[in-house]
Amino acid sequence: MRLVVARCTVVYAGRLDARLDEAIRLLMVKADGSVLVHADGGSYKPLNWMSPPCVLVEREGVWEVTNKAGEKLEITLHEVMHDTAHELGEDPGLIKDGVEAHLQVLLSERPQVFGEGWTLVRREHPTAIGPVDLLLRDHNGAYVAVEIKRRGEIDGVEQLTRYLDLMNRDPAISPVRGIFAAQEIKPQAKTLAVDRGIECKVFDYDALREIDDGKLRLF
Amino acid sequence: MRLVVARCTVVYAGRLDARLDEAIRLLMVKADGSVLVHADGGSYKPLNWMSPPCVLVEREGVWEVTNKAGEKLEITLHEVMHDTAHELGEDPGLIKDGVEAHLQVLLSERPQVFGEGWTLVRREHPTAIGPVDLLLRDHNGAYVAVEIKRRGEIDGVEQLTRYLDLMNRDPAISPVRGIFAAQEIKPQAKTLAVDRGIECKVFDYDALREIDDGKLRLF
DNA sequence: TGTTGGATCTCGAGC
DNA sequence: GCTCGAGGTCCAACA
Repeated sequence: MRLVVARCTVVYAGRLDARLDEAIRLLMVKADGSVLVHADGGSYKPLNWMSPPCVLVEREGVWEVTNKAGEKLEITLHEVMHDTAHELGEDPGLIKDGVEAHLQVLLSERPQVFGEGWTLVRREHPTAIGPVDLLLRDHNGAYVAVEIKRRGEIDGVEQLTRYLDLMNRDPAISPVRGIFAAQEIKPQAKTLAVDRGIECKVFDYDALREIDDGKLRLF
Repeated sequence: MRLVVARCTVVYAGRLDARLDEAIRLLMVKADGSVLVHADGGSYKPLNWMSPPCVLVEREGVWEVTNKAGEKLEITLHEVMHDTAHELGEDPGLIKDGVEAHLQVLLSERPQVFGEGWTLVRREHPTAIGPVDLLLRDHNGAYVAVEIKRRGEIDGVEQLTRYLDLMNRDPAISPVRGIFAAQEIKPQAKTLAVDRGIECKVFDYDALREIDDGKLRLF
């Protein structure tokens, strides 16, 4: 990886046309040939860039980065403040913990955490507009649809509402009520859910995992 | 901006849980406090990051980056290969040219490019499900709704279809027919549009711009 | 191989 | 402040 800090101007012509007027920026050239132009702010997105595979040709203070699709990034260097290269090697990459999926499995295996005598009908219960995370029956045999999120926000409540509207038109399972389950539920989402007669349940993921591991059997 | 190249491990706990096993990476600390962890490949997206506003606390080879929402990025430095800081200053920012908005303005100023004697009713004509890009009347006074995209794909046709369904329920303007206008229209989108009785029109942006500049008056 | 939907989306406009 | 739509969206699962 090559790191260059320089006063530069940039022109991009490709899927759109754009330019960057003269300023000091970080130019990052990765081992795969990709080039990133970063300012000292904003988010993780560069001001401008060229994705691999691409070719960088450098001559007389001008970098010309092109790819097969004919896109072109032209960087004119007016003053170079810093220029270093570094061997980084391969990266093992990001490892994600799939919380929502795992939470769904944990809860489907322990429907009794929702209430005494509750049972699982099925996970990913299909409807015309998509699968409901969990379909349960309570101790009276009444159907309950559960929407599971890691962080409960308004759109999750909306989603569950749509499922409930649809499922309550099906005489085979109607009436179906709803539970919005998450590790954390935003106040706005809770307010909306309660207003719509949807129960909110907050679960501690680590505690559920311990139940799953057989360390706790308190329910 | 501070640039650190180091052998490091990273743990992120926030909107999801993720980790990066030990490897050499670039750590970029921007003036606004944001931190980016880049590998020597991949796309312009960092492997891991924390967006501003956030706070970086450094002690004994461990960086702890936190924000108000309680998200945490923890970077453990095992070996530092490079560590420099640079004054970049404010950035004038990216200037885009040739966006959908400009195309909309150009077409709204030249409704006659759709047909002889056509007039503009209004740009961003409001409907219950959102604004239609252009509402025109043809030489007979019949209403025409225009959806403008840079690249015409299926979802654009779907969007226009929804607008047309809604607008045709309004006796004040019904019947309304549709035109799907873009710089380029995908075959699938064209097929769907034609099937629904929607006319497709492909515009050359540069030619329209020249009309706008007064260099061409051929319509 | 195209297509679809999610994203620690980001970004900007409109309200 | 937020909500909604677009993005050089990117990205991966899936048909």
